[in-house]
Amino acid sequence: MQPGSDEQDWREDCAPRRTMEIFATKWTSMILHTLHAQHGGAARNGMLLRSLPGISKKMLVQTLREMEESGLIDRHVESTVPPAVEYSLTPLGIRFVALVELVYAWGRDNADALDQLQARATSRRNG
Amino acid sequence: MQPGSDEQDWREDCAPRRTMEIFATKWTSMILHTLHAQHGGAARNGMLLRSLPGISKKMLVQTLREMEESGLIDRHVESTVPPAVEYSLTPLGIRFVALVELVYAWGRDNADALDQLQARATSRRNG
DNA sequence: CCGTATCCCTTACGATACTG
DNA sequence: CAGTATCGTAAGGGATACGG
Repeated sequence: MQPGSDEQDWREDCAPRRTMEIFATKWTSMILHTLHAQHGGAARNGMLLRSLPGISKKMLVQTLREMEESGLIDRHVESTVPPAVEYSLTPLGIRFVALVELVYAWGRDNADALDQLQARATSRRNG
Repeated sequence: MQPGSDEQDWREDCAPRRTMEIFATKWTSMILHTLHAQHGGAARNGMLLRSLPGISKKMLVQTLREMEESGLIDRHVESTVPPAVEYSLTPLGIRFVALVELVYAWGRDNADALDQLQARATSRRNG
């Protein structure tokens, strides 16, 4: 057997793999980051919609529901007219968002390298 | 304007968003982790196939090509019979895999919380 | 051993229109 | 303001069989 990684590292349904899958849903990390950047870690539906260029209402709501199901966020409804709904980070969400911030920072710090590679790839494709 | 996050945080095609997309491709992180765990950070095609439960040949090759394109790995062909191909981490890949290891460790450390949530979600669905 | 080519299915995602 | 319902497309991913 080799040193380090063996077949057990990525058993299907293991915790690390499920963690990776959280990143796999397009908008989850961006929503978490946005919540985290707000005072108190909470935000309204409309605010999120405005903060995430390109997201559709459908995907926002759908992703929020999945995140609630995953235990990353809480949903609080104020029964006023018109209704006010607030989403906030759970303790698990707060722990997870630390990871998101690391990825965000990594991207910022490595922007130059990423841009160069993209430029090379583009020019390669266009001859 | 609010403190912290504003609309500019997730401009489409910004570096952090492209970084997130690397995680979004199902097998990329697992491949990187496996390479990283090998001595010298390099591995053969067949070895990867055996180390990643559930991956298909098609997805392995396809993902490896995309990773090469993204500058995360290098591909080295030894022209023997039968041919031997080795994949290894680039400098960028090495920097990125640090992030992968953090996510992996986070999943391991939070396995209990994730399991509990999954159990609750399952029982909720089954009544 | 390594890689390619099909076929096919499921899911993710987005646009739009409508309700309390 | 928040959420639902529908429809349509594109991408992701798996099974299998074949070729250097």
